[in-house]
Parts: sequence; C-alpha cells; structure tokens
Amino acid sequence: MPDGKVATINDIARLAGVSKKTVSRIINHSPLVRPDTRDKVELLMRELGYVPDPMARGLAFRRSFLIGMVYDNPTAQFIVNMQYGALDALRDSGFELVVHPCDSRSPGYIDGVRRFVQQQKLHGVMLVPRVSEDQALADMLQEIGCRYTRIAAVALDEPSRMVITHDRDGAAEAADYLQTLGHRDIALITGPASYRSAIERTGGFIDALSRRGIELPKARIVEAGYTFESGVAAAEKLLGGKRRPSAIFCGNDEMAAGVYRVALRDGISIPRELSVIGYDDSPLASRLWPPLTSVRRDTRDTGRIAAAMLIQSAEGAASRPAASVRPHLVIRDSCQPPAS
Amino acid sequence: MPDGKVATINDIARLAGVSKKTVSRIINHSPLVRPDTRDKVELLMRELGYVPDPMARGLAFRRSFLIGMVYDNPTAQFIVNMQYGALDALRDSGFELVVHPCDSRSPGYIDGVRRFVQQQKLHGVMLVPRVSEDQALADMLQEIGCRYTRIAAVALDEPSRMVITHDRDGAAEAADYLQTLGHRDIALITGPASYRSAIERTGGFIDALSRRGIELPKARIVEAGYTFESGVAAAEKLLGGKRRPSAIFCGNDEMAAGVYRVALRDGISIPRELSVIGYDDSPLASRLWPPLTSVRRDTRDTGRIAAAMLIQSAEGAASRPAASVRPHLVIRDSCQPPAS
DNA sequence: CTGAAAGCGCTTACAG
DNA sequence: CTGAAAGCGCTTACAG
Repeated sequence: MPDGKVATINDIARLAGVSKKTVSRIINHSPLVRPDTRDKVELLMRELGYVPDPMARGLAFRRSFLIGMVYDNPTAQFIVNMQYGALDALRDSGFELVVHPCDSRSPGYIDGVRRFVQQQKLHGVMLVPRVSEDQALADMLQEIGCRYTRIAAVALDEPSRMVITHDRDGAAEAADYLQTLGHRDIALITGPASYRSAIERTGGFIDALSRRGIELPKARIVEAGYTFESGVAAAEKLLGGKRRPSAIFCGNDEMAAGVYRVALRDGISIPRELSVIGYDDSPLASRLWPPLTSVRRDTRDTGRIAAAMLIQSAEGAASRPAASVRPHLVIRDSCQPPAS
Repeated sequence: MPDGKVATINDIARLAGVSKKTVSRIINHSPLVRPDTRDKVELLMRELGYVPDPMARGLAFRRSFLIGMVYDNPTAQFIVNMQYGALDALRDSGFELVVHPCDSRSPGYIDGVRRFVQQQKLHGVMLVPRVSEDQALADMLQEIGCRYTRIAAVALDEPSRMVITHDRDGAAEAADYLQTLGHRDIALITGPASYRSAIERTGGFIDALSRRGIELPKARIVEAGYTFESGVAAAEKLLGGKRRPSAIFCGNDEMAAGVYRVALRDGISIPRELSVIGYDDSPLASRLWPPLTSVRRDTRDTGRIAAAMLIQSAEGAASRPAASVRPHLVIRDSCQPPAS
C-alpha cells in the first residue's frame, strides 16, 4: 500500500478484480470459491501483507477474536504456565488472550465474569481451577451462550468442554511409590475439601494405599489450605506427636515446603527420617534441599489444549470426547526407604 | 431491553429523544452537552445497563480498547504481579489486558510485537523489563505511532513514558545495612551485565559501600544469570576459597536461594557464618530458612502505574514527569553481625 | 461459484 | 449545544 496506509478488504477486492464478498469468503475459508480465484487473491493478500481487521470482523460477527482466561488464585507459576500454553494454541490464529483474575469468594464475581464476557463479546473462555469447579459459573456462561472449557480433576461437564487432569492418578502414583519403598506409617496433608483437586488427590492416594493393604488412620490425615503456612501448621501436628510417620504426601508443593520448614527447624532429616512428596512439580520443588519428589502436571499443555478447543471449528465439536492430561511422578531426593 | 437483546446507541438515542451523536458525546465525556440532557441520557443508560460496544467504538476510532503487556521471561511471580497491577488500573475503564510474552533473543521478536500492536490496533503497550530496555523496540513503537510505557531501573526515554524502579537505591540500602551490621568482607553476585537492572543494582551496591569506606575487590564480584543454578555456581566460587566473605548480596532472590543451597550443603550456617540478602522479595524469600532479607519492589504498583499512564487522557501527558516506584529493604533473619 | 445491498454499533467531519 | 450524513472494515441475507 502507498505510504503508511494498511490494506483493507476493499483494496484487495479492487486490485484482484473480484467483489469484497469473494475476498470475505477466502478469509473465512469458504469452499465456495474457484481455486484459481482463491490463489490469485491469496497471493495478493500476502504481497500487501493484508490481515483482516479483527474489530471490523468482530463487529460484523457480533463476536470478538478474544479468548478469556478466568482464574481465581492459583500459584503464579501455574497461572503463567497456563497462559503460555493458551498462547501456544492461539499463536498465528488471529486470536488474542485476555486475562481475568477474580475472587471466587466475593459475591459479585459471577456477574463480573458475565460483564467481562458480554462487554467484550468474547469468543470463549477458559475456566481454570478452581473457578472451573463452580457450576454456577458454568451455568451462567451456558445461559448467555458463551462457549467455555473447564480444566478440572474429573469430568464436571459435557466431555467436549472438559480438559481432565486426572489428579487421582497422580496421587495414586505417589502412594504406590511410597509403598514400594517400604513405608507403612504414612501421612497425608490435603488441600481444602472444597477443592475438587484436593478431594481427588486425597481419594486417589488413600485408595491406592488401600489397594496395597495400607489403611490410613484418620489421625494421619490433616486438611490444610494449599499454602505454605498451612503446610507448616499441618506438619507441626503430624511431626509433633511421639510416633512420627515415616512419609508424608502433600497435596501441593507449597505445603511440602512447609513440611521441610518444620523438619529443618526440628532437626528431622529428609529423607533419612522422613520422606516427603509434593504435587505440582513447581520450581520450588528443585529449590528445596533435598530436591523434592513431586507429581508433575503439564500445565502448559493443559492450557494449550483448553484454548485450542475454544478456537477449533464448531463442527463436530459438541461430540468431541474430553481431553486428558496425565500427571506423573518426578522422583528426586526427598524419599528413601524408612529407617528400620 | 426486550428479550435477550442488548441496548445500542440507537436505542438510547431514540428513548432519550436525542440524536445518537449526542449520546456519543456523553459516552466520550464531551463538555458540549447540556447538563440536563446529559443527566437524562446517563440515567437511561444506567437503567438499560447500556455499555458501548468496544469493537464498534474501536472500529470507528481506528484503535482498540486493549492494552498489551510485552515481556520476555521474568519470574512467574513478577509477571503475575505486574498483570494484577495493570488490571487494577484498567478495572471499570472499559480497557482489557492482552498478554504478549516473547523471546527478546529471537531475531524476529520486534516484528512479532509490531504485528501484535498493528493487527489488534492496540491502544498502548506496557514494556516490562527486560524488553523495556530494548531501544530498538521502543523506536519501532514510536515509528508506528503506538503509545507505550517503559518500566526500568533508570530513565531510558521521555519522562512521560517511564516508570522508574530505582534499583540503585534498593541495592544501596542493602549495602548500608550490611555495613551497619559490621560486615567488611562483602561479596556480590550480580545478574547479567546485559540487564540494566543488574548494572544498577551492582553500581548502587558498590557505590554505597564505597561511600562508607569499603572497596569491593574484583574477586568478590561474580556475574551470574539471575537463575537459581547460576546462583549455585557463583556461591561455589565465593564460598569455596579459604577466606570466605561474611556477607553476600545477590541481584535477585533466585540467586540467593542458590547461595542457601550451597551453604546448607557445605555446612555453612546462615546467618551465623554468612549473611545473605536478596532482591525482589519474592515468595521464595519467606520459604527459605532462615527467611531471607530482601529488597522489595512493589511490582503490582508498578504495573498499575504503567497501565494507568497508558489510558490517561492524552492532554498534558507528554509533559508529565516520570513515575517512580521506590524499593525498600525487608529485614528478615538472614543477616547478623559477622562472627568476630 | 460470484456479487450488490444493507447492516454491525459506533465516530468523524461538517453544518447549524 | 445539537444533529444528519457518511464512513470505519468487515459479514449476512439474498439473488443469480
């Protein structure tokens, strides 16, 4: 284009000698265009560096080219990885990622998401734990006709909308590993029972131990808040008694760091006197000493899949099966067989 | 509005008995509206829950209501805090935040940002360290007429575009503190000299010590990469010799965690035998044991200011002085007077 | 397979 | 202080 001006659909149509409707068909990948017409126009678009204006398209479509990511308050690393993953899927798609953190305990938060979605006419939203677990949120989105994907430990919705992280399996792998090492007196620090991830990790861990003949007594299970501080408090409870467990599985790495803190302070050697496993495989896991064995979840991949589902053509999307991301145990140096 | 339909400017104009141009003037806060007309229309807008369509406005304005955040690869917590801050400023403004991580070492990254800005017709972009330090990026934005703000340790651009974090002062405060505690043999682990923040922190630390009569020998200064691993390597160099420094100041917390790792492994007690200070006051600082004394920077506030500058009315904006965010030392338990 | 007309919901430029 | 006309850059609905 001459001077700083950027090409529009009218320029392309005029220079190609076709109507703008034909150019529009090509932009939207309509099959109703003769191949040679398509080639001619596409060549011209490349030459002029033409890219359709998302606002003009959005206005006509009554829907923007924005994907929203809605989340409450997971760890920073989790959010960032999820964002990277979503951006992996959106790259060169013409879609952009708009972030929307919120406080799911505040009463007006669902209305806040509704305004966000409606005012921006979002193309779709990714629901990240734990807002992904809120059925009222999903119902609202359904009601206003906004497409969404939910990332959660189990299927909470139609398969085509789910990315399932199978936390149960990750926790079970941790249980199997501890049992294999020979641990029998094992403890568990769980996340809040209001989190589905906590329920699944807890259930998966307990069931897997049970399958291997180990029953976890109630006293060996402490509910905490997924935070470092709550991990410290839980560890004090578990390690303060006269008979200490030989291993602790924590619902996330933050709480495992709390266990480390107490162990270090009280002179309990990890892993010699106490084995510890976390969940998330966050950067923290390798900053701790000894490096923490932890269940890794591929958050970036999870985000990529959730975003990709949103921008895929709608055809057959409704019947698509749920997507899955599998956790797996990353073994480092925080576990060993119990002292005999 | 009847059924699910949402009100438009035409509905408001018709129901208020004015032209849509008058409604438009009210939306855009034009003073050229009679107060009673304004009141009448604004009441109606509230009643109908009318919000102007950002895509329609954007199309007419030839500029979207999106603010871009461009960053390379700082820590997750830094990115997330910056995002929270930006969203603080954008809340209820009608603007949304679009994130754009990139790799400043890849050759095409400036073109990538250009496409991002031009295709979305961004209203403005926030440049976060270290891409904020790249003059070629800023030049490109200037050339295409995109407004931007740069967050950096020192003024790199016109004041109206700068949020200055004064890293020099934060490092100086760390130096003063160590000197006051009585340390004389002090070491420094710096970030990469290609980062302005590293240069400023290093310079600020050295100069402040010098002002207090302590000269840092070359051997006590080790350049590292702002990463945990590089911090480990630097600490090994500094702590491996036969005369150890009594205190180490690290250019960020990640590297300080590396020092902790080496100290723990080699049986060097912090703070009894070695005092350590970090920079960032990240969550890691309080996860470490003993809790790390660190220079705090209010990243959320920084992000808030940088975003606010972008959406402020353009009037007088060009002559606005640079914004400043001040670091300060947060004292925890990782320092004490040197063993005599 | 292709196109002319109307419209998406706003603003600009002009007139009064 | 207010408004009618034209336009931003696309798509939809209809016609052929």
